[in-house]
Amino acid sequence: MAEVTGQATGLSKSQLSYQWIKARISDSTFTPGYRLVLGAIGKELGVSAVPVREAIRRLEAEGLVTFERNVGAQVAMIEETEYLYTMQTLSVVEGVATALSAPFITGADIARARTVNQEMIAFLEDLNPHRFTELNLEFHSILFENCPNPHILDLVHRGWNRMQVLRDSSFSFVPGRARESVAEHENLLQLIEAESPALTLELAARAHRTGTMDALLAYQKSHHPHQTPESSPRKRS
Amino acid sequence: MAEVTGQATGLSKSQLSYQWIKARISDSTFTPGYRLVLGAIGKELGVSAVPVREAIRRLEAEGLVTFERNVGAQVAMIEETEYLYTMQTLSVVEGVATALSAPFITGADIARARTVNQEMIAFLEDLNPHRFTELNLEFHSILFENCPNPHILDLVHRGWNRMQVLRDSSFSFVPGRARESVAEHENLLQLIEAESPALTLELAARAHRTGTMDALLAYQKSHHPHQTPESSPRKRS
DNA sequence: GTATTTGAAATCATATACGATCTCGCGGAG
DNA sequence: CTCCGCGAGATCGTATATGATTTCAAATAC
Repeated sequence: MAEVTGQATGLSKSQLSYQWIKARISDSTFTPGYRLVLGAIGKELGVSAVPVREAIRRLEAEGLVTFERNVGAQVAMIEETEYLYTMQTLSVVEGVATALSAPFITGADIARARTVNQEMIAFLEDLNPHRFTELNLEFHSILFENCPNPHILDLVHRGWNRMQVLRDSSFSFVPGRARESVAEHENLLQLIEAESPALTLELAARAHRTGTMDALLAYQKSHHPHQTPESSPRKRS
Repeated sequence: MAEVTGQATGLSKSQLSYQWIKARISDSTFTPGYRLVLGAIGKELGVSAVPVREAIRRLEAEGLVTFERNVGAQVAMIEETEYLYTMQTLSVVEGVATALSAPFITGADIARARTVNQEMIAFLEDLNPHRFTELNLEFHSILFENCPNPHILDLVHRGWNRMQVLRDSSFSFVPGRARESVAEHENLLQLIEAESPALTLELAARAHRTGTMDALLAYQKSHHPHQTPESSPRKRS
């Protein structure tokens, strides 16, 4: 019997909802403050509200969405302190991830990473922030993909997801930081090649993130003193 | 109108289920491998399966429960590698948490912590593992409660929760480790009092956890070479 | 004109119902 | 005796329905 019962994808509807919403947040269709209405999303996806609710709860656990009882969910609005917390945590886990991965990184990996970094350098004069950020992610992914501790890798990914919510604040917008960043990348590669002590590498990687954070904070402070995004109101008939 | 509609507690049913299950895991009513059946738990709590499901999903996200589609949930069985991952992550976040908290720790905090540690020392001769573990938690809680970064504090708590699932492997069972541990505690307190550099403190705190991990692993390896807990079967009529 | 009340719409929260899927024991074939 | 297929029961997954709660704006009082 080749009768497909409607579960051909093998993907549960809650999983589907989860990925759909996450994608919308990633590509900025749903910007911070956007109200996520269970029924509306369910209708759009052709599922009921229950699986959508579950998906939103998962996104809440990951810090991408805030959820208030009897009120609803909205894409997380990360204000400055929250941003600082995330970046600080990220600096720590990225540092450890880099140090733990190092012994497993091959010469080929280094070469790949260096190629990516070269491409970033090529962008320095004529900056394409979106592509630059993408390359930056790719660079660090190469460094991390060998991390032997999946929990730490997971924490890194969670941090990145949260960062993605505010991708417009991407560091590549901060003048001068991009140039510093690629230099630090090369430094990291050399430390790995030299088989530097784990702690040296960890602190270098941590400082790399911390430097980005400080630069971004200083920049934001001087340009957008007090930006409070409006929360979208409830729809009325 | 003093008509209470049945929501007097202000606790949603999914939240209630979450806390109830978590408590059962903590006090070892539900041991690793225990099957969590949505309907059965719901009936016991007087709620339907939907909120129970949501609660279980949250516990899954925290790593306390595993959930398989169309099969069900059971309390996570943490085998050695998984245990190592958790401990390693915990050592990192506890290290950072300690270092970040230090500047905010008062003399009174130190005194409290030292009292707790004294009580632990008193237990050294006549070891009560359960109480010892409790005191250990209290000691570190005092050190962490001033942590300015709630994300990192949250990671510490998650790690502790996971450790609690396998509390029988508590470090206080490892001969000699308890004595080492309280000595390290005193050392940490002195580092804080001396206002040591953040990195010094961080690494000391990290080593404290790492030492526990290593001792426990060595001990387990020599005593329980291959312990595979049985998964409880589905109930039949 | 401003503050307060009030009611209807929107939305969340969960119980119930039902279909889908997995598990496990039983019985027959080899 | 062992292996395989099958079917009943258990359980999950989600649609639907309904109650509870919040929000918003218009109407009212001052």
